[in-house]
Amino acid sequence: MTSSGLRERKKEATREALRHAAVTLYREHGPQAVTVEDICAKAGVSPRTFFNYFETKDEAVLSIDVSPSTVLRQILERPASESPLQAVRAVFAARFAEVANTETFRERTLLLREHPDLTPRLTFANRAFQQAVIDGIAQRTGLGPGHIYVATTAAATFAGNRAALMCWQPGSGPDLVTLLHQAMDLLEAGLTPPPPE
Amino acid sequence: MTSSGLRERKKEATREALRHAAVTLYREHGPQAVTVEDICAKAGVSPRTFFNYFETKDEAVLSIDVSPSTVLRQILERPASESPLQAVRAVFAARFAEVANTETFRERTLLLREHPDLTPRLTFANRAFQQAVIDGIAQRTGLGPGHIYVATTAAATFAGNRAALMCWQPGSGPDLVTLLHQAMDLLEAGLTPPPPE
DNA sequence: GCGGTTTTTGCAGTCACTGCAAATATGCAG
DNA sequence: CTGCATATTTGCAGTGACTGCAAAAACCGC
Repeated sequence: MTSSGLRERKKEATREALRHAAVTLYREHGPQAVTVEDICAKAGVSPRTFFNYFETKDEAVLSIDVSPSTVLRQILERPASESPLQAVRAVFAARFAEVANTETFRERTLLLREHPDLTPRLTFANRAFQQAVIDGIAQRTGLGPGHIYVATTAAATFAGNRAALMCWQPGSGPDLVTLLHQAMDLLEAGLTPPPPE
Repeated sequence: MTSSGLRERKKEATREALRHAAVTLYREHGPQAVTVEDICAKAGVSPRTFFNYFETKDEAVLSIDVSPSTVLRQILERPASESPLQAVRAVFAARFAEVANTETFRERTLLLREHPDLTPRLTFANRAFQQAVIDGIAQRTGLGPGHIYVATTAAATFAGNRAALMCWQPGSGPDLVTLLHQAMDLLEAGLTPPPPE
């Protein structure tokens, strides 16, 4: 099924090696100072091969390994009683719970904090994923993907997602899923300001 | 001041010529197909000169000319009775009202719709602006810029902003300021789904 | 017109990224 | 085990964004 043997496994191994090498080097020297050649040297493949796996240098570091169609399906599978925001929240929370403790994900989050310039490139690397969320909300509501409600809600869920990521400090403070729920609670409450102390 | 005459005027002229050439060519052939050399040929300057004016090819098309400190001040000047979301909404609305009818802004919006890939680069080009909003919200609430409320609210206002832009169709349908208010109303209402027809 | 300053330009170089075709590795049928 | 079909890796050559540097040209005040 997933792996008809050696070929698939090897491919996944190289992909992971490239990811790991890229994240490590990015954190060590900063995104500017790392070349594709460096990454490949560390991962033990030819530079040309890098671009068989990723479209962009950044993608190795920033892309999430989730197929858009899976995300779409997960959103549609949530109970119809949930609002779009609640449905997406549940999907995001499940995803965060899965990856929050993985080494790569924690490293990536630290990298984003150290180099905020990467944030826009993160949203670019995950544009297919974001489109899936838009489609999911559109289908749940029966509205077109160009409707203001769909656009606003989708963008707001990304906002909550990013906010949780930016506030997260792996190792100390609230865990990532908690932060995501806090952010989503704020969105559901219309972003009412918190009481002053 | 803006004085010393010719030199300053000429500089502003080339900057504008480059901007105009870039936007025109982007719309005509698509971002991919336009080279810096093309833009410079049309603007009548050497390719090297382009990078004296802009750091990136895209910047000529996407950058907005608004100082972060102005935005911060405008946010802080809103009445204290307003929630952060309301204050930022007012500032954005004023800005949109100013530029919605300018040729360049309309062209740029159409470009963004035709080539959504540009969106992340837009947020990159305006990252200083976004930081100003974060600081403004932090100062209005007295919370640190790393607080989850600040992060979520700031990101949500960008979400509303982007949603309005993406839904806007210059020339037909609701105008940009109206769309912005619709998006912000949705955020204030906690993104409650609209009644099914 | 004449120095001092700013702006433009050419040049050489680095690096991300692409298409193409040869080399290599894998899967499988016989 | 062997040879064939297919998938993957690699080298190579090329495009184009972007940078630093130093010479040339334009501008400014005198």
